[in-house]
Amino acid sequence: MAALQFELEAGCPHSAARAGKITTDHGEVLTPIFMPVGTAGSVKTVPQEQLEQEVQARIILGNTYHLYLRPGLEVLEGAGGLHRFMGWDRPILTDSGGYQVFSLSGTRKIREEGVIFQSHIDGSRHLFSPEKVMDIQRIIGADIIMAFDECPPYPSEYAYAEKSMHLTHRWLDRCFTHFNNTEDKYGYTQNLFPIVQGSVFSDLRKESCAYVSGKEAAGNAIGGLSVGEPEQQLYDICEACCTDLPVQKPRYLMGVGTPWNILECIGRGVDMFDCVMPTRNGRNAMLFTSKGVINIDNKKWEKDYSPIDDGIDSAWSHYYSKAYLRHLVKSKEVLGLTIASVHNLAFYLQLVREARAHILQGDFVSWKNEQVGILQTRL
RNA sequence: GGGUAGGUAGUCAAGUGGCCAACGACAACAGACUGUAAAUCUGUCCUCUUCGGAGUUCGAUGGUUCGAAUCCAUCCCUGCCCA
Repeated sequence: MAALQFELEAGCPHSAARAGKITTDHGEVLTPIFMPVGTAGSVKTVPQEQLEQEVQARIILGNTYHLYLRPGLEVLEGAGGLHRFMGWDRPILTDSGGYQVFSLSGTRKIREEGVIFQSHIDGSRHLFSPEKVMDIQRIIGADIIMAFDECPPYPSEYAYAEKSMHLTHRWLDRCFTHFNNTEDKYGYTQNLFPIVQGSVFSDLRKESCAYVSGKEAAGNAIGGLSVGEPEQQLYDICEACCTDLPVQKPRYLMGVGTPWNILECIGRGVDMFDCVMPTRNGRNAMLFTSKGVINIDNKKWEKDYSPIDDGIDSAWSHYYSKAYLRHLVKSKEVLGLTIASVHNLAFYLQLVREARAHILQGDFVSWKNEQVGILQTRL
């Protein structure tokens, strides 16, 4: 059993895009990769079987905060970790709860020690410290675990962003110390990724990248983006961070994004992505297809009996028609949620596979530039 | 035939003299959603609009009144009960 390895296979002549291979004790992941979000131990509405077969997911996310509250650590530990609990033997990455510091801002207090959360389920109070979050992620047993950070909102004042970043850095030290003082629980190796913060301020981002790089972690993450800033700013900061983070380690851009965001950021050197968009927006009737974006709820699809997307290498995407999926969505049939989610995820995974193929064959940039236009089209 | 309850916008359904173009729900139509408190949320939803308003509505017709979806008369229709 060994720590995560990252092998760079190819770069790209006209961009920072690269193709690589991550090796974990639960198998290999070819990059660039998109990781479906399975917050509470489930990629919402999608069975593990479809995740493997139709979606071809290689690695998925879980969330520390949600799994800690429910089912709780006893259940997870009793199961032998999240992989066994949910029946998924490919890699898993857990987010630390840092994002919940941001999204549950109404029910938490940030202190030097950590964050006092109020459970969104029953209102009970819990302290999340860097040490506690490491312990929880040890028990959940993800292959990649994330440092506990604060994700500041957009917009943030410079002074706040700076203060927040430094807190995240101090927490990062504590995360690594505690992580290194604790052991893998289930016989395979866990890897801790630090997270760059600094809001939209380039000097803060630079400082944060340097701090994070100093940890010489198996991989590095860029956090605090796609929280409302303009797209160009996302790209610019992403580019700057990729420049300042180690070349030989995978770069993970947290929470991004739309298909075109992903292509643009692959072009800037990102290797790993995750986002709720394919699943959440799918459940809310938004489909990403090889020809553009569809709101399947719209009347225009009522009698469109053509496949959801025959350009996608997923049986479900050509087996079911737009008209049928629209009917399911309008009727609130639960199958509609699953079909939409499976399709969107299959689309995202195919997108990153194609990006990889174009990086390897050397024409990524021209392909990307064409795709970015097509994918944003509103059908 | 007699009695009785009722007929309100696509549907259900409030309103029973002015604060009513008319509560609410549903349906319909459109939008939002980026490390998931989201199978959620928002908007529109009689017609026209230069978004300030303007014009037609509450089974039909006639009437009372400064003013009616709301009161009165007649008629039409529906449910239930009795013959």
